Parts: sequence; structure tokens; C-alpha cells
Amino acid sequence: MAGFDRYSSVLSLFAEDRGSWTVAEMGAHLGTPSSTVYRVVREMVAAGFLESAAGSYYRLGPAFIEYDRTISMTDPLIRSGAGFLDRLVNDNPIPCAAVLARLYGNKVMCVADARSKPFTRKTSYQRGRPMPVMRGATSHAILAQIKGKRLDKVLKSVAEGSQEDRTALAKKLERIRKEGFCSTQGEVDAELIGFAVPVSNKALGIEASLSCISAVEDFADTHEPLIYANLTTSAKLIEQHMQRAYDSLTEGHGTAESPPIQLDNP
Amino acid sequence: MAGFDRYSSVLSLFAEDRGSWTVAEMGAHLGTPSSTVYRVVREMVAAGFLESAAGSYYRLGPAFIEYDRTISMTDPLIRSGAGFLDRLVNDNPIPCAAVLARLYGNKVMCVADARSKPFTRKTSYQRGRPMPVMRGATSHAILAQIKGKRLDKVLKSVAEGSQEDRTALAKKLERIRKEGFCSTQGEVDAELIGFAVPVSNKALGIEASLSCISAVEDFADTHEPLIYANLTTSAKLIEQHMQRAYDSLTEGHGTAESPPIQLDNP
DNA sequence: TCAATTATTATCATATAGTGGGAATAAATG
DNA sequence: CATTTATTCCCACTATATGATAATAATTGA
Repeated sequence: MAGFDRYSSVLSLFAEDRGSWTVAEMGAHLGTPSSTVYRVVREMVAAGFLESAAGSYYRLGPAFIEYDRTISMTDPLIRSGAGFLDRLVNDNPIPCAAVLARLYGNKVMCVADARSKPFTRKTSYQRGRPMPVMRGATSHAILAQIKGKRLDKVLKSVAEGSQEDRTALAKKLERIRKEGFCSTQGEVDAELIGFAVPVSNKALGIEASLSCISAVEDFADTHEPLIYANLTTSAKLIEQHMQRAYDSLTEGHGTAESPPIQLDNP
Repeated sequence: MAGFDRYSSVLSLFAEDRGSWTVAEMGAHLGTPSSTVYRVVREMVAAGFLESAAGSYYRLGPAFIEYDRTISMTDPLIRSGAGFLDRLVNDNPIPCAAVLARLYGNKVMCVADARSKPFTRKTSYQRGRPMPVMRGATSHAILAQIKGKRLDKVLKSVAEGSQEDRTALAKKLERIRKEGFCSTQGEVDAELIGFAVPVSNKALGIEASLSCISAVEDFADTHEPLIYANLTTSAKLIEQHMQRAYDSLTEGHGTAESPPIQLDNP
């Protein structure tokens, strides 16, 4: 193994189901001698990517918390969008969770979320958790924004579903592109229904979606217009905010409505 | 440059004040030719540590959000402590923010926080932001738990303050160790006062503190006993929770009070 | 406390992988 | 479509990673 893989293969061991490893365990799982693993681990501890814990165990280090904060403070979508989620869940006619998700390379990931107090269901959508690319309104509203070889690349990267599935999805995406919204039921979590609208900014290269998730049993058809109205309105506001932030940077000044948000992409 | 530094020196460029860089800019700042930077960047993009954004800019990638989530779900302190913060800020007699911070190598970092609705002040303590090691009740309550060469190592690593400062601090820490709590005023943020108590678990190698921060103008001496009582109670609960989680793992079973928390450090 | 065990670092000959200047190609721009 | 800019490719030259082993440090148990 060479290059960055040497390091990321070690980091990949640390996941939800296993947060601490000894050097011997890492070596065994990676098929690498301990002396080599020790050197790699030592370097990453020095850089804050791992920390030495009790009992000769190692854990993920503070660098991840720090860089996560950097992302929260500099990412245009998070900066512009996170603040709208609380309002959205409270304006919704039924209990729900709101999710702001975006395409990150070939991955769809939730980058901010909120839930109304009465909404107690568990949802698969959580900040930092990679999401199914081919299933769910959240992902559909994102994929509807891309096409051609870019879309192919994303779909191929997940290596999921048959050719027919992908053709069917392509048709669905075409319709979403025209209508501007979509919903799915039970594709991600049983008994939950999701509604989503696209959010994007071409100049910043951001393809995202805003969605809300509710229990099927709380939902009635009469709620649908209001749900979509709220989502669409919030999405527009987020897009406006992103564009203003971008403009205020390229023009080199902030306005009264858009305080000088630091958005360093000129 | 060699080893992991090759990669972390690139990542270090990305910070609060600058979230996107072109390869040419990175090369100029690092004194490295573009062809080399391109190779390094390509590797990190493939691993999700960077993402390619619009206009030939690069940004931090989804890996950081994902690993941050992994930490939140596996770190014993965060798992046991984060849930107590909301209760703490609401039980407090005056508006405040609560901070759970820990020693991470030689760094003190906030890993979870909460604030009561009426508390609107800006505080320097935010999840993911490295904190001053030698100043503030939050850090003092942590440092009071370590001594000898370990303490020396931490203090030397920050290279801050004179020898006298460090001697004075050592005396202060000695008193905190005996009393079990501490407070500072204006050491971190002007007009704010902080109160802190230690939180630790020897078996897990965790040295942390629980603190709350209020405006000096809201504070009266009569509040102090209740503030410390709340902090101490919460800290005890957090420590108990951590210990139970640890025990339930080492004994290989969960009990009714402590649901089977997945804590993989045996 | 000390002996025994285990974790971590150091050493070093060898194989391997990174470097960077420049050419070639791909992508973006106007 | 032509031009500029970004990105990848190529390759001789070094520098660095590797991993078996030995030395040291830290931890554990009696």
C-alpha cells in the first residue's frame, strides 16, 4: 500500500461499530507488520488524526472535530442553509425532520438537520452519514440536477441496482426536473415519507436538496401543498442567501441585507 | 516534506478564514511545485478528504463530517455527557452556556456544548475549536487532574507564559484539586465568567471538565452555590454513565439502567 | 516493590515510492 | 472555434517507506 491509502486504510478501521483499536489489531486487520503500523500511527497522532487512549488503544483524534467545524464555518451551503431548518420544521403542518443534503463527489451526505419537538421517529438521515444515492426523495432531488456522463459516473460509483433500475430512475429524475419537487415513501425508512426540492448554486458548484421527513401515519394528502410550499420557499431563500454571499465576495463588499459573510471562493 | 506531513500540510491550509484553495495557491504557499501538489490533492480527493469545487477550487471533503460523526457516536465522554448539557443550562439560575471539554493529546477542546435560550452572548468555546490551555476555568479544571511530567509536557507544548506564570498556575491547580471546582472571570472572554468541575474516567484515560459560562452582569455571589451544585451533580452523573458503559462492555452485558451502549474499549 | 509481560521506539539494508521539470491532454472560457 | 487554463502523464533521480530484529520504555500482577 502506498501514498495516502497507507493512512486512510488505518482511519477506515474506525467506524460507528468500532471506535478504538490497538496497533496489533490494526496490523492484523490490514495484514501489515506492527512496526510499520506503529510508524504510521505515530505520525497521525502527531498530526491530531488519532489519539492514544488508555490500555494501548487508539481512537480518532481532535483534528476531525476541528476540520468539521471549519467546514461548518466555511461551506457555502451550510452557512446559508442551516439557519433555515428550524423555521422549516416548525412551519410544517405535521411533525417532521428537515434535512439539508448535498452531493459530495459521488456521495450524497446530509450536512445539516433539524427536527420538530413532537417528531420522535428515528430516521436514517443524520449529519455525516452517507446516504443511499439511488433511493429516497432527498437523493432524487439532488440527482435530478445532474445528467449525462456526470450522472452516469455517480450511478456507476454506487454499483447498485440493475440497468433497468437505472433507466427507470433516469425517467423519474426527468419528471422531477420539470416539476421541481418529489416524494418517496418507505424507500429509506419503513413507515416514513419524504418530500424534497432541489437546492443549487452553479457558480459554487453545489448540487443539494432540502427535504422533510414525516411519519406516513401523520400524513394526509391535504398536507401536501403546504409542505411543498414551505420547502420551495425555504429552498429559494437558501439559494438567494448563497448567491448574495457569493456576490458580496466577488464584488468585494457586503450590503445591508447580506451581512459580510465570509465566503472565500472568489 | 515526507510522510503524513505531506498531506496534513495541505489540509492545514484550510481553516476558518480560508475554506477554498486552488492547486496553484497551495503550491505557492507551501513552496511545492504544482505537479506534486496535484498528485497529493488527487489522492485526498479520492479518499474524500478534499473535494473539487467550482472554478478549479478545492475544499475540505465529506470524510471530515463522517469521521466527526463517528467520534460523536463512539467517544465515551461525548456519548455519556452530551445528553446532560441541556438539563444543566436550564437548571442554572442565570442564562448560560454549558461546555464539555477534554484534553486531547496536548490540546484542550470543547466536544459538546449547549446554551439556554436567554443566553445570547458570544463565547469563544465552541465545539471543535481548540481552547487556551493555560487560561479559563474550563482548562483549569482539566489540568488540575494531571501532574508531574504529563502536566509539564502539556504546558511546554503550548509554549505560553513565563516560568512564573506556570508556577503560579501549578499552585492554583493544587487548590482546585482539593476543592473540586474553580472559576475564572474574563480570562477567555471579557465580561464573561466561567465555572468548572473536573470530569474523568481513569480506565478510559479521559480527563475532561464540565463548565458553564455566564455574563458577569447577570451573576451575583448568591448564585454560586447552586451553580456549583448543578455542575457537580451533572459531572457525577456523567462519570457514572461512563463507568457503567465501560463496565457493561467489560462484563459483556447491559443492565436495565444502562442500556447496551456500544463502547468498544474492553 | 520488583520481576515479568507487553507496548513502543530504534536500527538498518533493501525495495519502493515520491519528486519535479516539462510535454501532452483535457476542460473551461470568451 | 480558438485560446487560455487546469490537470494529467512521463521519467530519470532521489528520498523515503518497509519490515525483521533488537533495544528500551511502560504496564501489570504478585
